[in-house]
Amino acid sequence: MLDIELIRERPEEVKAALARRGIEPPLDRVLELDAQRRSLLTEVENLKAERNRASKEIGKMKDAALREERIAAMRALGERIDALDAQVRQANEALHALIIEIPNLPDPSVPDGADEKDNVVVRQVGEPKGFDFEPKPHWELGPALGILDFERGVKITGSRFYVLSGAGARLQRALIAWMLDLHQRQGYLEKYPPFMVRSETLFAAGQLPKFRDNLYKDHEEDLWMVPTAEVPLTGLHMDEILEADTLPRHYTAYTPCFRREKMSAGRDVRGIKRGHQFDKVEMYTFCTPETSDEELQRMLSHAEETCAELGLAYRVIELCTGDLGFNARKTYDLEVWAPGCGEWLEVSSVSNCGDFQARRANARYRPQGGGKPRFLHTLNGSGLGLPRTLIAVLENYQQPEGTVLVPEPLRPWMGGLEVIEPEASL
RNA sequence: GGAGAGGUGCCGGAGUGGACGAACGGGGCGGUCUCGAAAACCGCUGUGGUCCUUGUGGCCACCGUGGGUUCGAAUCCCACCCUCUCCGCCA
Repeated sequence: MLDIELIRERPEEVKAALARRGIEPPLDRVLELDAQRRSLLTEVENLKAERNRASKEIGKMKDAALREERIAAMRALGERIDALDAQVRQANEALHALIIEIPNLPDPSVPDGADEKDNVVVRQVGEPKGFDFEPKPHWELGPALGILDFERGVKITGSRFYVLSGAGARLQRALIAWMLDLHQRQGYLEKYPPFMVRSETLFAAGQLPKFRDNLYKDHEEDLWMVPTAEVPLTGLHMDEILEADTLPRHYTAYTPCFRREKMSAGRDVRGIKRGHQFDKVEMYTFCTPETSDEELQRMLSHAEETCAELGLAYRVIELCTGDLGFNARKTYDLEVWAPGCGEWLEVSSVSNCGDFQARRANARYRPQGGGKPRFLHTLNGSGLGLPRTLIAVLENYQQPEGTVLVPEPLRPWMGGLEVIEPEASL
């Protein structure tokens, strides 16, 4: 959520920044409602001050007749206050409804662009692996090895669901455990949050109301399945004021993620690249405004380390203004080469959200040496999205005969297993 | 799910219609005292909004949340949420 004060005081700057995203929100309407709201407030608060004064006097009055007269007068005043209060509420709601739909302002350093075609490749680390045979896509490798079962996933749940089996299931678990341990070494505190949250938490993280269509919701209660660990992690410090000397805070969490993927109906239906349920290990940072730029670079390097340790070639993409997510003011994507599918897979997305989410979450900190609380900055980054990392591992480590080597760092979590061979039975 | 108790400031805890933004105690911060510290004493110590003649300023709002009653609500009424205790059920 943008700062209404910023919009009020520097509307042209805000407008220009949003224009870089290629959008033109109704800022004039926002300003109009804001002015209206404030003038109504002044009016009604003056009346309330009058009422408060009069009520105090009435409490002390002895003369019954005078008292009755005064009370009658105040009754009329009360009605005017009620009417004005209703108008204030209306203006407030209208203003709020507009402002919560406006995305974050891009950081000045973000390259201009219309869509993903204008994203910038910052660097590439490692070369896509060469094969002296035709590498297979994971949707052939997996079922052949008996570690990936599409049919039964569809049978028990529906399209875009699958079952991992045997070494496949274990490989995924190994990746999760290994990543969590790695992030812990990188200085992140592990969290195990709820996988269901209240709408308030989704609002704080910027998922509601705009992305309602992409979320799964309980039909009886105000409980929603998390679309990413970013949501519960953002919620961690809702309505809190953290002491400056406890910052920055680095958290990591594993959660499954649930997404309807309505927007991408019919896209990536092959394989496990895009499902309604997937696992992810997330990194998250709460920090002061002064350090969020460097925190972003640090977090990016941590995500890169994850790819590098797995021996996967990757490239770092900086998103252009037109491709930036709703909450983000600057984002890097990490893409890993998948030789079977023949494409660069987005396995991570690392963003600095500035105070955008913190404002929605009312998450603040007390500056060093005291003073008024200020909004925190929040950053999030995938420690790597699981199915896609799994794809990359399977496709990059496949052998001519169809087996798959287990990357060195994962072996301790695989009971020392070095090669995934066909499972005896599904 | 049933029965009961309860949600007040950083913490504990008073407050059942007007003098309560909130007693009292603790904590924290500042000061006095001291070579220094402790003790003692004194003072300060919430958040948001809004207005202006930007100040150790005025006003408004906030006592779980949302409604209601009233000239006036922390206090009365209704609904909901949460916590605790006991019972039941259950991984």
